[in-house]
Amino acid sequence: MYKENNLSKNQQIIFDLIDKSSEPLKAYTILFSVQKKGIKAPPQVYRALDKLVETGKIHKIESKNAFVACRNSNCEISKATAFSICESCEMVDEINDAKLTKYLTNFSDKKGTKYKRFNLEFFGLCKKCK
Amino acid sequence: MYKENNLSKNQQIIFDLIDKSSEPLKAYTILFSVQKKGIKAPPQVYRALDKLVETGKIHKIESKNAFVACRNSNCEISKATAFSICESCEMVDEINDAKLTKYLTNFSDKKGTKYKRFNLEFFGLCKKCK
DNA sequence: TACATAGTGTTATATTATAACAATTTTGCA
DNA sequence: TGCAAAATTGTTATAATATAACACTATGTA
Repeated sequence: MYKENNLSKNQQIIFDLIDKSSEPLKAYTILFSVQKKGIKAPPQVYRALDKLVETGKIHKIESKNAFVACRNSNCEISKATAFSICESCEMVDEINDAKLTKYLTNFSDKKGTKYKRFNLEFFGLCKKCK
Repeated sequence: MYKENNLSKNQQIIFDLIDKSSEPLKAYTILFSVQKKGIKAPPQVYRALDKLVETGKIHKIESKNAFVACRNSNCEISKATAFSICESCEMVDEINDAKLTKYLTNFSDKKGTKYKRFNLEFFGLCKKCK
């Protein structure tokens, strides 16, 4: 059953929910939503979320402790993520900007260190809220 | 008492602790450390942390739920923050790079939207751990 | 002085996340 | 095929992070 799409049952249920959502979902919101499907306890949710993050199917918005589906085939298993977050309506969009990704992927600090992964969160007002 | 340095008693105690620390401190670590100074309950800690973040004296490392003192006079009340985080020893450094700040401050997305604030976290291995 | 604003102390509770253990399912490969 | 390793699941309990709500005190400013 797993092989067809490489997601397990719980992972698929939780991914579908996040993927259909227009806004970031929190772990306990997910838990309440999937209880009717037999996922009853936090560890079941967190384990699926961990795996989905690990495989790049979803991202965690750290400043909100919430999860969004990946909309960006270029972010290569979550190594290079950027989001815009509306401070008014809380909407989150994944930013897919090749230049930005390149700039940050190649960034090296004053000691010459490069980093293999980054997460960038922009805050402001979305079009609607402006 | 407040006027001299514009931090209140609890704010000063908690700022001093974070400022002296070589690593990010978590709220409950702070709480345990300052109980001998009379700060006994979580809201006292969180209120001081909120204020210190708001005024740019400290920053929250979102991926770690921990706090560091600001080492960068240029980050203008936390509007533009960047950190490097070692995945091995957990060390965090604030990045102060004028070019990077300029690049991200001026960044506009595909819809032409600019953002008034950002937070960037780089992950990798620090010099010691490499 | 007197008023508004900011800060404090306190109890209780909400929210987010993991530990630990037993069982089952899937997968790779001998 | 069939067996062991790896991944996933189910479950209970609890740890860790954060806020609500309320009464009170200190500070700054007109």
